[in-house]
Amino acid sequence: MPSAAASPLFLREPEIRRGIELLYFGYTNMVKGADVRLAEQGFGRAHHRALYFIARRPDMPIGDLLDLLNITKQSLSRVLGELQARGLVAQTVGTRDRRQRMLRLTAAGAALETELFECLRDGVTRAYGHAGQAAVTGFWQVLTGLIPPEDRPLIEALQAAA
Amino acid sequence: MPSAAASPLFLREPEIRRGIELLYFGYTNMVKGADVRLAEQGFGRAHHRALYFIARRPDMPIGDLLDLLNITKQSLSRVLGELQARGLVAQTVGTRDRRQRMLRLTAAGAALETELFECLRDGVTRAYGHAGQAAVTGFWQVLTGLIPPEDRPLIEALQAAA
DNA sequence: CATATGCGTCAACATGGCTGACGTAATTTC
DNA sequence: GAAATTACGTCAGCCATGTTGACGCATATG
Repeated sequence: MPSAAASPLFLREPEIRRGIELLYFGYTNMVKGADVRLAEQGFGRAHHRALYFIARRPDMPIGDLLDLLNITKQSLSRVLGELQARGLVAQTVGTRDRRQRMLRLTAAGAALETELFECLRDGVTRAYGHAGQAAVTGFWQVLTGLIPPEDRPLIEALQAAA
Repeated sequence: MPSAAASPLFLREPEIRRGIELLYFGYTNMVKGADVRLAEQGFGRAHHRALYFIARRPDMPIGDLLDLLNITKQSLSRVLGELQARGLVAQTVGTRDRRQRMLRLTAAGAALETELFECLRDGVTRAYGHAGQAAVTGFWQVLTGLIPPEDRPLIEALQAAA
Protein backbone atom coordinates (compact mmCIF):
# COMPACT_ATOMS: atom_id res chain seq x y z
CA MET A 1 0.00 0.00 0.00
CA PRO A 2 1.22 3.54 -0.65
CA SER A 3 2.21 5.58 2.38
CA ALA A 4 -1.03 6.63 4.09
CA ALA A 5 -0.31 10.34 3.83
CA ALA A 6 1.02 12.14 6.87
CA SER A 7 -0.49 10.41 9.88
CA PRO A 8 0.61 11.55 13.33
CA LEU A 9 2.94 8.97 14.83
CA PHE A 10 0.48 7.90 17.48
CA LEU A 11 -2.07 6.93 14.82
CA ARG A 12 0.20 4.43 13.12
CA GLU A 13 -0.21 0.68 13.26
CA PRO A 14 2.23 -0.12 16.09
CA GLU A 15 0.57 2.41 18.37
CA ILE A 16 -2.88 1.08 17.51
CA ARG A 17 -1.76 -2.47 18.24
CA ARG A 18 -0.24 -1.33 21.48
CA GLY A 19 -3.58 0.09 22.55
CA ILE A 20 -5.44 -3.07 21.58
CA GLU A 21 -3.03 -5.22 23.53
CA LEU A 22 -2.93 -3.05 26.61
CA LEU A 23 -6.70 -2.86 26.67
CA TYR A 24 -6.95 -6.63 26.48
CA PHE A 25 -4.31 -7.41 29.08
CA GLY A 26 -5.30 -4.50 31.29
CA TYR A 27 -8.91 -5.63 31.44
CA THR A 28 -7.94 -9.25 31.99
CA ASN A 29 -5.63 -8.38 34.85
CA MET A 30 -8.06 -5.97 36.42
CA VAL A 31 -10.69 -8.67 36.86
CA LYS A 32 -8.31 -11.50 37.71
CA GLY A 33 -8.54 -11.03 41.46
CA ALA A 34 -12.32 -10.84 41.45
CA ASP A 35 -12.49 -14.00 39.34
CA VAL A 36 -10.83 -15.91 42.17
CA ARG A 37 -13.27 -14.67 44.80
CA LEU A 38 -16.17 -15.39 42.51
CA ALA A 39 -15.01 -18.93 41.86
CA GLU A 40 -14.76 -19.53 45.62
CA GLN A 41 -18.43 -18.65 45.87
CA GLY A 42 -19.39 -20.70 42.84
CA PHE A 43 -20.08 -17.65 40.71
CA GLY A 44 -18.66 -16.30 37.46
CA ARG A 45 -18.14 -13.00 35.75
CA ALA A 46 -21.73 -12.85 34.63
CA HIS A 47 -22.84 -12.80 38.25
CA HIS A 48 -20.33 -10.10 39.02
CA ARG A 49 -21.56 -7.84 36.26
CA ALA A 50 -25.13 -8.12 37.47
CA LEU A 51 -24.14 -7.47 41.08
CA TYR A 52 -21.98 -4.57 40.02
CA PHE A 53 -24.63 -2.69 38.12
CA ILE A 54 -27.37 -3.38 40.62
CA ALA A 55 -25.09 -1.98 43.30
CA ARG A 56 -24.39 1.03 41.15
CA ARG A 57 -28.00 1.84 40.37
CA PRO A 58 -30.32 0.38 42.99
CA ASP A 59 -33.89 -0.18 41.86
CA MET A 60 -32.87 -0.47 38.25
CA PRO A 61 -35.58 -2.29 36.28
CA ILE A 62 -34.64 -5.49 34.48
CA GLY A 63 -34.92 -3.87 31.07
CA ASP A 64 -32.32 -1.25 31.87
CA LEU A 65 -29.93 -3.91 33.09
CA LEU A 66 -30.48 -5.82 29.86
CA ASP A 67 -29.62 -2.70 27.87
CA LEU A 68 -26.41 -2.23 29.83
CA LEU A 69 -25.25 -5.82 29.66
CA ASN A 70 -26.38 -6.28 26.10
CA ILE A 71 -27.40 -9.90 26.56
CA THR A 72 -30.72 -11.71 26.21
CA LYS A 73 -33.26 -11.86 28.97
CA GLN A 74 -32.87 -15.62 29.06
CA SER A 75 -29.18 -15.31 29.84
CA LEU A 76 -29.77 -12.67 32.46
CA SER A 77 -32.63 -14.60 33.97
CA ARG A 78 -30.38 -17.55 34.74
CA VAL A 79 -27.87 -15.35 36.48
CA LEU A 80 -30.45 -13.34 38.42
CA GLY A 81 -32.24 -16.52 39.45
CA GLU A 82 -29.06 -17.85 41.00
CA LEU A 83 -28.33 -14.57 42.76
CA GLN A 84 -31.85 -14.47 44.16
CA ALA A 85 -31.77 -18.10 45.24
CA ARG A 86 -28.60 -17.30 47.19
CA GLY A 87 -30.25 -14.30 48.80
CA LEU A 88 -28.01 -11.68 47.24
CA VAL A 89 -30.55 -9.88 45.09
CA ALA A 90 -34.18 -8.95 45.72
CA GLN A 91 -36.95 -7.75 43.45
CA THR A 92 -39.71 -5.29 44.12
CA VAL A 93 -42.61 -4.29 41.92
CA GLY A 94 -42.16 -0.97 40.16
CA THR A 95 -44.07 1.95 41.62
CA ARG A 96 -44.48 4.01 38.49
CA ASP A 97 -45.13 0.94 36.32
CA ARG A 98 -46.23 -2.20 38.11
CA ARG A 99 -44.99 -4.40 35.27
CA GLN A 100 -41.41 -3.51 36.08
CA ARG A 101 -39.27 -5.48 38.52
CA MET A 102 -36.84 -3.28 40.37
CA LEU A 103 -33.62 -4.93 41.42
CA ARG A 104 -31.60 -4.26 44.53
CA LEU A 105 -28.96 -5.98 46.57
CA THR A 106 -29.70 -7.50 49.96
CA ALA A 107 -27.25 -6.82 52.77
CA ALA A 108 -25.41 -10.02 51.85
CA GLY A 109 -25.36 -9.00 48.21
CA ALA A 110 -23.97 -5.59 49.05
CA ALA A 111 -21.29 -7.21 51.19
CA LEU A 112 -20.17 -9.48 48.37
CA GLU A 113 -20.24 -6.66 45.85
CA THR A 114 -18.10 -4.54 48.13
CA GLU A 115 -15.60 -7.35 48.47
CA LEU A 116 -15.43 -7.81 44.72
CA PHE A 117 -15.17 -4.08 44.14
CA GLU A 118 -12.21 -3.97 46.48
CA CYS A 119 -10.44 -6.58 44.36
CA LEU A 120 -10.76 -4.34 41.33
CA ARG A 121 -10.17 -1.16 43.25
CA ASP A 122 -6.76 -2.18 44.51
CA GLY A 123 -5.40 -2.65 41.02
CA VAL A 124 -7.04 0.45 39.61
CA THR A 125 -5.90 2.62 42.51
CA ARG A 126 -2.34 1.48 42.04
CA ALA A 127 -2.48 2.10 38.30
CA TYR A 128 -4.09 5.53 38.77
CA GLY A 129 -1.63 6.49 41.46
CA HIS A 130 1.45 5.53 39.47
CA ALA A 131 0.18 7.22 36.33
CA GLY A 132 -1.09 10.43 37.93
CA GLN A 133 -4.14 12.57 37.44
CA ALA A 134 -3.35 13.79 33.96
CA ALA A 135 -2.84 10.25 32.69
CA VAL A 136 -6.14 9.18 34.23
CA THR A 137 -7.92 11.94 32.36
CA GLY A 138 -6.36 10.76 29.11
CA PHE A 139 -7.34 7.18 29.95
CA TRP A 140 -10.96 8.25 30.34
CA GLN A 141 -10.88 10.31 27.17
CA VAL A 142 -9.60 7.51 24.98
CA LEU A 143 -11.99 4.94 26.41
CA THR A 144 -14.94 7.27 26.04
CA GLY A 145 -13.97 7.73 22.42
CA LEU A 146 -14.24 3.99 21.88
CA ILE A 147 -17.89 4.04 22.85
CA PRO A 148 -20.34 5.04 20.12
CA PRO A 149 -21.73 8.49 20.96
CA GLU A 150 -25.30 7.20 21.04
CA ASP A 151 -24.39 4.71 23.78
CA ARG A 152 -22.58 7.16 25.99
CA PRO A 153 -25.61 8.62 27.80
CA LEU A 154 -26.48 5.17 29.12
CA ILE A 155 -23.04 4.82 30.64
CA GLU A 156 -22.81 8.38 31.86
CA ALA A 157 -26.08 7.87 33.67
CA LEU A 158 -24.23 5.45 35.93
CA GLN A 159 -22.03 8.30 37.12
CA ALA A 160 -24.92 10.56 38.03
CA ALA A 161 -25.15 11.49 41.71
CA ALA A 162 -27.03 8.69 43.41
CA MET B 1 -15.27 3.17 57.88
CA PRO B 2 -13.47 6.30 58.98
CA SER B 3 -12.54 8.75 56.27
CA ALA B 4 -9.67 7.11 54.38
CA ALA B 5 -7.27 9.97 55.05
CA ALA B 6 -6.67 12.52 52.34
CA SER B 7 -6.97 10.67 49.04
CA PRO B 8 -6.58 12.72 45.88
CA LEU B 9 -9.93 13.21 44.23
CA PHE B 10 -9.11 10.91 41.34
CA LEU B 11 -8.46 8.00 43.70
CA ARG B 12 -11.91 8.06 45.25
CA GLU B 13 -14.60 5.48 44.65
CA PRO B 14 -16.56 7.26 41.89
CA GLU B 15 -13.42 7.74 39.82
CA ILE B 16 -12.41 4.12 40.31
CA ARG B 17 -15.85 2.94 39.25
CA ARG B 18 -15.70 5.22 36.25
CA GLY B 19 -12.47 3.56 35.17
CA ILE B 20 -13.88 0.07 35.65
CA GLU B 21 -16.94 0.89 33.62
CA LEU B 22 -15.12 2.65 30.81
CA LEU B 23 -12.66 -0.21 30.55
CA TYR B 24 -15.48 -2.72 30.29
CA PHE B 25 -17.56 -0.79 27.78
CA GLY B 26 -14.54 0.44 25.87
CA TYR B 27 -13.21 -3.07 25.37
CA THR B 28 -16.64 -4.42 24.45
CA ASN B 29 -17.21 -1.74 21.86
CA MET B 30 -13.73 -2.04 20.44
CA VAL B 31 -14.22 -5.69 19.54
CA LYS B 32 -17.86 -5.42 18.52
CA GLY B 33 -17.14 -4.89 14.83
CA ALA B 34 -14.66 -7.76 14.65
CA ASP B 35 -17.16 -10.05 16.36
CA VAL B 36 -19.52 -9.56 13.45
CA ARG B 37 -16.88 -10.43 10.85
CA LEU B 38 -15.81 -13.41 12.86
CA ALA B 39 -19.35 -14.71 13.17
CA GLU B 40 -19.77 -14.45 9.39
CA GLN B 41 -16.81 -16.79 9.04
CA GLY B 42 -18.01 -19.13 11.75
CA PHE B 43 -15.31 -18.08 14.17
CA GLY B 44 -15.30 -16.50 17.62
CA ARG B 45 -13.10 -14.30 19.73
CA ALA B 46 -10.85 -17.19 20.67
CA HIS B 47 -9.93 -17.63 17.01
CA HIS B 48 -9.31 -13.93 16.71
CA ARG B 49 -6.93 -13.84 19.65
CA ALA B 50 -4.89 -16.68 18.20
CA LEU B 51 -4.79 -15.09 14.74
CA TYR B 52 -3.88 -11.76 16.26
CA PHE B 53 -0.88 -12.93 18.21
CA ILE B 54 0.39 -15.24 15.49
CA ALA B 55 0.25 -12.27 13.14
CA ARG B 56 2.06 -10.15 15.65
CA ARG B 57 4.88 -12.61 16.34
CA PRO B 58 5.29 -15.00 13.41
CA ASP B 59 6.98 -18.28 14.29
CA MET B 60 5.93 -18.07 17.90
CA PRO B 61 6.04 -21.54 19.48
CA ILE B 62 2.83 -22.94 20.97
CA GLY B 63 4.09 -22.57 24.51
CA ASP B 64 4.60 -18.83 24.16
CA LEU B 65 1.11 -18.43 22.77
CA LEU B 66 -0.25 -20.39 25.72
CA ASP B 67 1.56 -18.05 28.10
CA LEU B 68 0.09 -15.02 26.39
CA LEU B 69 -3.46 -16.29 26.22
CA ASN B 70 -3.34 -17.88 29.63
CA ILE B 71 -5.55 -20.81 28.69
CA THR B 72 -4.95 -24.56 28.63
CA LYS B 73 -3.32 -26.31 25.75
CA GLN B 74 -6.54 -28.30 25.22
CA SER B 75 -8.52 -25.10 24.69
CA LEU B 76 -5.93 -23.67 22.37
CA SER B 77 -5.60 -26.91 20.49
CA ARG B 78 -9.24 -26.86 19.49
CA VAL B 79 -8.97 -23.33 18.18
CA LEU B 80 -5.70 -23.91 16.36
CA GLY B 81 -7.04 -27.12 14.87
CA GLU B 82 -9.96 -25.25 13.36
CA LEU B 83 -7.72 -22.49 12.03
CA GLN B 84 -5.40 -25.04 10.46
CA ALA B 85 -8.26 -27.04 8.98
CA ARG B 86 -9.43 -23.85 7.30
CA GLY B 87 -5.97 -23.15 5.99
CA LEU B 88 -5.37 -19.96 7.94
CA VAL B 89 -2.53 -21.14 10.15
CA ALA B 90 0.46 -23.37 9.40
CA GLN B 91 2.98 -25.09 11.66
CA THR B 92 6.65 -25.69 11.11
CA VAL B 93 9.09 -27.61 13.23
CA GLY B 94 11.32 -25.45 15.41
CA THR B 95 14.88 -25.03 14.18
CA ARG B 96 16.56 -24.48 17.52
CA ASP B 97 14.43 -27.11 19.27
CA ARG B 98 12.72 -29.66 17.06
CA ARG B 99 10.06 -30.35 19.68
CA GLN B 100 8.62 -26.91 19.20
CA ARG B 101 5.89 -26.12 16.68
CA MET B 102 6.26 -22.65 15.24
CA LEU B 103 3.03 -20.99 14.18
CA ARG B 104 2.50 -18.64 11.30
CA LEU B 105 -0.34 -17.36 9.21
CA THR B 106 -0.89 -18.46 5.65
CA ALA B 107 -1.69 -15.80 3.07
CA ALA B 108 -5.38 -16.39 3.71
CA GLY B 109 -4.83 -16.15 7.44
CA ALA B 110 -2.94 -12.90 7.09
CA ALA B 111 -5.74 -11.52 4.92
CA LEU B 112 -8.38 -12.33 7.52
CA GLU B 113 -6.25 -10.97 10.33
CA THR B 114 -5.77 -7.73 8.44
CA GLU B 115 -9.49 -7.42 7.91
CA LEU B 116 -10.17 -8.00 11.59
CA PHE B 117 -7.44 -5.61 12.61
CA GLU B 118 -9.02 -2.94 10.48
CA CYS B 119 -12.29 -3.35 12.37
CA LEU B 120 -10.51 -2.60 15.62
CA ARG B 121 -8.25 0.00 14.12
CA ASP B 122 -11.07 2.22 12.93
CA GLY B 123 -12.47 2.61 16.43
CA VAL B 124 -9.09 3.02 18.09
CA THR B 125 -7.93 5.56 15.53
CA ARG B 126 -11.03 7.63 16.07
CA ALA B 127 -10.67 7.47 19.84
CA TYR B 128 -6.96 8.31 19.69
CA GLY B 129 -7.56 11.15 17.26
CA HIS B 130 -10.29 12.77 19.31
CA ALA B 131 -8.36 12.43 22.53
CA GLY B 132 -4.96 13.55 21.26
CA GLN B 133 -1.44 12.37 21.81
CA ALA B 134 -1.16 13.33 25.46
CA ALA B 135 -4.33 11.45 26.34
CA VAL B 136 -3.07 8.39 24.48
CA THR B 137 0.07 8.43 26.56
CA GLY B 138 -1.98 8.57 29.73
CA PHE B 139 -4.16 5.74 28.43
CA TRP B 140 -1.07 3.56 27.97
CA GLN B 141 0.32 4.49 31.34
CA VAL B 142 -2.78 3.58 33.27
CA LEU B 143 -3.27 0.31 31.41
CA THR B 144 0.34 -0.67 31.87
CA GLY B 145 -0.10 -0.03 35.58
CA LEU B 146 -2.92 -2.57 35.66
CA ILE B 147 -0.58 -5.31 34.50
CA PRO B 148 1.55 -6.96 37.19
CA PRO B 149 5.16 -5.87 36.66
CA GLU B 150 6.34 -9.45 36.24
CA ASP B 151 3.97 -9.93 33.29
CA ARG B 152 4.93 -6.75 31.48
CA PRO B 153 8.02 -8.06 29.69
CA LEU B 154 5.91 -10.68 27.94
CA ILE B 155 3.62 -8.00 26.57
CA GLU B 156 6.35 -5.52 25.80
CA ALA B 157 8.06 -8.21 23.76
CA LEU B 158 5.14 -7.95 21.34
CA GLN B 159 6.13 -4.37 20.61
CA ALA B 160 9.72 -5.20 19.82
CA ALA B 161 10.84 -4.42 16.29
CA ALA B 162 9.88 -7.41 14.19
C1' DC C 1 20.59 -43.87 29.77
C1' DA C 2 17.18 -41.54 32.65
C1' DT C 3 14.53 -37.74 33.07
C1' DA C 4 12.36 -33.62 31.72
C1' DT C 5 10.17 -30.83 28.25
C1' DG C 6 7.04 -29.53 24.20
C1' DC C 7 3.29 -30.92 22.13
C1' DG C 8 -0.97 -33.84 20.67
C1' DT C 9 -5.11 -36.06 22.04
C1' DC C 10 -9.15 -38.43 24.20
C1' DA C 11 -12.97 -37.78 27.34
C1' DA C 12 -15.99 -35.43 30.31
C1' DC C 13 -17.77 -31.33 32.21
C1' DA C 14 -19.07 -26.09 33.39
C1' DT C 15 -20.16 -21.41 32.19
C1' DG C 16 -22.50 -18.21 29.82
C1' DG C 17 -23.88 -16.78 25.62
C1' DC C 18 -27.77 -17.75 21.83
C1' DT C 19 -32.60 -18.73 19.32
C1' DG C 20 -37.40 -19.80 19.34
C1' DA C 21 -41.79 -20.28 21.38
C1' DC C 22 -45.26 -19.27 24.54
C1' DG C 23 -47.63 -17.17 28.82
C1' DT C 24 -49.32 -13.41 31.93
C1' DA C 25 -49.98 -9.04 33.97
C1' DA C 26 -50.13 -4.24 33.32
C1' DT C 27 -50.19 -0.24 30.50
C1' DT C 28 -51.29 2.42 26.41
C1' DT C 29 -53.78 3.42 22.43
C1' DC C 30 -57.62 3.78 19.62
C1' DG D 1 -63.74 -0.49 27.09
C1' DA D 2 -61.47 -3.47 23.71
C1' DA D 3 -57.19 -4.18 21.40
C1' DA D 4 -52.48 -3.78 21.06
C1' DT D 5 -48.15 -3.24 23.18
C1' DT D 6 -44.88 -3.64 26.80
C1' DA D 7 -42.22 -5.81 30.78
C1' DC D 8 -41.13 -9.80 32.38
C1' DG D 9 -40.95 -15.13 33.25
C1' DT D 10 -40.01 -19.63 31.50
C1' DC D 11 -39.17 -24.02 28.96
C1' DA D 12 -36.16 -26.34 25.78
C1' DG D 13 -32.21 -26.93 23.17
C1' DC D 14 -27.86 -25.44 21.01
C1' DC D 15 -23.04 -23.45 20.63
C1' DA D 16 -18.47 -21.46 21.97
C1' DT D 17 -14.94 -21.67 24.97
C1' DG D 18 -13.10 -22.46 29.07
C1' DT D 19 -11.79 -26.42 32.64
C1' DT D 20 -9.50 -31.11 34.71
C1' DG D 21 -7.31 -35.49 34.24
C1' DA D 22 -4.91 -38.96 31.89
C1' DC D 23 -1.91 -40.81 28.59
C1' DG D 24 1.47 -40.99 24.49
C1' DC D 25 5.41 -39.64 21.64
C1' DA D 26 9.50 -37.19 20.09
C1' DT D 27 13.26 -34.60 21.39
C1' DA D 28 16.56 -32.42 24.72
C1' DT D 29 19.28 -32.44 28.61
C1' DG D 30 21.76 -34.09 32.73
